[in-house]
Amino acid sequence: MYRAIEERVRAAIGAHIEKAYGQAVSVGVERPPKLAMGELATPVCFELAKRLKRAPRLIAQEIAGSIGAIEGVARVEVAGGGYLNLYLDRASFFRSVAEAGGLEAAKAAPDAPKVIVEHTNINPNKAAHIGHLRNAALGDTFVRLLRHSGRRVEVQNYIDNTGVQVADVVVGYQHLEKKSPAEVQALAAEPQFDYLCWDLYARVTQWFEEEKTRLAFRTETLKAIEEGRGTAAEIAVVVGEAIVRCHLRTMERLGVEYDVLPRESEILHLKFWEHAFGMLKEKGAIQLAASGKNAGCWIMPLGESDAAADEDPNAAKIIVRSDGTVTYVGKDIAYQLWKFGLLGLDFRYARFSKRRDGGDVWASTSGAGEPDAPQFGHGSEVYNVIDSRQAYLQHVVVAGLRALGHQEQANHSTHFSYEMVALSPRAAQEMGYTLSPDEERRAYVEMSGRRGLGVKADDLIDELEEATSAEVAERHPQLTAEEQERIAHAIAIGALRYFLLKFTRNSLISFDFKDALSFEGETGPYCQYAVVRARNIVRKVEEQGGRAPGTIPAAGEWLAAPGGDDLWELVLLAGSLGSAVTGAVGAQEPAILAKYAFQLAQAFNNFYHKHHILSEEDAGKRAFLLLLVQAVEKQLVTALDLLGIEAPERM
RNA sequence: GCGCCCGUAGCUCAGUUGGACUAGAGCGUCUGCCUUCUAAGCAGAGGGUCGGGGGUUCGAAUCCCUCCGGGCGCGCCA
Repeated sequence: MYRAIEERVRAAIGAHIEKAYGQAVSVGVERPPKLAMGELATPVCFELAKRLKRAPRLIAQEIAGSIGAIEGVARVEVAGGGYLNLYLDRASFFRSVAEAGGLEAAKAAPDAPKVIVEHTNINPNKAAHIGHLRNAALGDTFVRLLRHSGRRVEVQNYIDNTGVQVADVVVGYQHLEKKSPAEVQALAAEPQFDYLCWDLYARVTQWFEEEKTRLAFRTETLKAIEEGRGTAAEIAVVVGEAIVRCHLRTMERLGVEYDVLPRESEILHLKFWEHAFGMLKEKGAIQLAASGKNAGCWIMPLGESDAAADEDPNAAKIIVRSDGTVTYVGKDIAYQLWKFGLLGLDFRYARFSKRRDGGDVWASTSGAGEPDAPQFGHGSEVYNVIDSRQAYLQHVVVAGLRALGHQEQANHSTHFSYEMVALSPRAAQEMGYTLSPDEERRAYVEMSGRRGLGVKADDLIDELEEATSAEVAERHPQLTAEEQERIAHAIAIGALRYFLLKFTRNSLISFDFKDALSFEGETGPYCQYAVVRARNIVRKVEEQGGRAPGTIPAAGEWLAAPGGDDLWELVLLAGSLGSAVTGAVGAQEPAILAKYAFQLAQAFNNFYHKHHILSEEDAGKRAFLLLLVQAVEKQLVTALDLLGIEAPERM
């Protein structure tokens, strides 16, 4: 398909130039703006012209005349000031797209180097909101892309079950609600426990603000939780575990799943930090500041000059406070070391829950652990899916690896960064929040768990499902309620995941209900609808006893015929899925694939209106069109599947 | 103050390892198309000083400089 030909062209032209001109150049290949200019082009002769001090067009003509045959390429032409334009062999391309089947997933060897992707990471003290959904959708889609590309991937969802956020909810239950651990346990069994905590967390924050001395409760609770003693710790365990289960349920609705849940509590109990601390001290990666404002702290110098650490706040990062306690980033360094198998310590694991495919989700445990647990960690490449606000801390973590001499692992530590999801002022007002005059003037309002300001993930999914099921019920009254529900769910998730993925990572999403609840235009349902239409055609043909033949000898003629360009463009696009996948993986940008899926759906809808297959008189052409429909359907389904979007049978 | 990101059509965004023509899409607006494979669709119209200004180049929305506007980060919080 397209990607293979692209590679072939790159190699062939590169080798030819090397041989004929003795120049090693990297051959850039691009898609010309118009089909009349071919399907592939390279401006390489411009670069060559500079080196050889000759006219680019003349060089291009020489190359076009002498390059010889390239498999899959029908002819080479010179255009413009010196472009080499390549025209593909349409018949053979069609064969590779339609007759040989669609893009298959590559298979990872069981002992292949492992890629670790960490995503979701929601503090287990409240319901998930749409910002968390963006994280999960990006991470999950990237995982799908990597796996499809033949990489062995482990998905980690880190659980900070001993942090301030959990502590605050514990304070709420103990001091505001006056609940015993048993009572909290009973509440935790409620299906919407995460919603209860969402409200409680906001109330506790308010309660602290009313009287600052109450913050002592937080400090005390946090300490108790870290040390695992008393009722506070007991309540923290109940809250943490129950909320994680809520989050897993929410994420399962979106088709997002995990392999392992490493938890902060085990990082503490197994003394990961103390071990990392020893390593950092031994290698001189951190230093004890003897004087200045950081006196008594262990600091990590950052950047080139560590002399001015006292003036420039960016020159060094405090890792251990003067009271001997470790900062968050210190624990993160230990965790990152563990991911690469560099810490020399390991977790034990227990089964936590089941995935939909029947597999187990494991969590770290302070108990004995189960003997048949797989080995987690020991990755060769790590992606941390975290929003861009954490860029500085991620930078410190990598600097820590470097300071310990792990250059290789530092180079393979990637902050998979993305901009936050905020609320448009309109969305915030629709939800009944009162904004300050300052906030009303802004383009968007940042969500805040502390303020209880945000769109809860389950609320949005519920709303989407409500909207879609009403429509499905109207369109398909003959289907059972169960079938209707399944379709409505698929469309709702299609709309949501597409919405979260269509923006490039560093575009801030200013969330608006109208956009998120749209099913028309550049949306998931638009793409799903194209698949449904393709399937309807195939189904009708089959009902009439027909089916597409495996091969179309005359395909080349139909594609070359007058009006064949439109068909050819659809074939070309369908054959370009591999390029979209490679591009999305290379740029770590799922939006590239989302865009591709939309374009393919759009091209198909266009084709759908121009060519009526069931009424096509020419049996040969009908067979050709039918095979094309099937090829497009298959590629589009693959693209959507990689985006985590299921195409329903009807809609 | 330092660092990172952003500024493209009324709105939301693609396009930015420099490339070819009238700079694209969706939404919204206006006009058409359902007795034809489901109109969650299609066709058409209108809409842009690619924030401003310099520079590099055969060629700049894309690279460099500078200015303007906006966001985020820079804690002995996580």
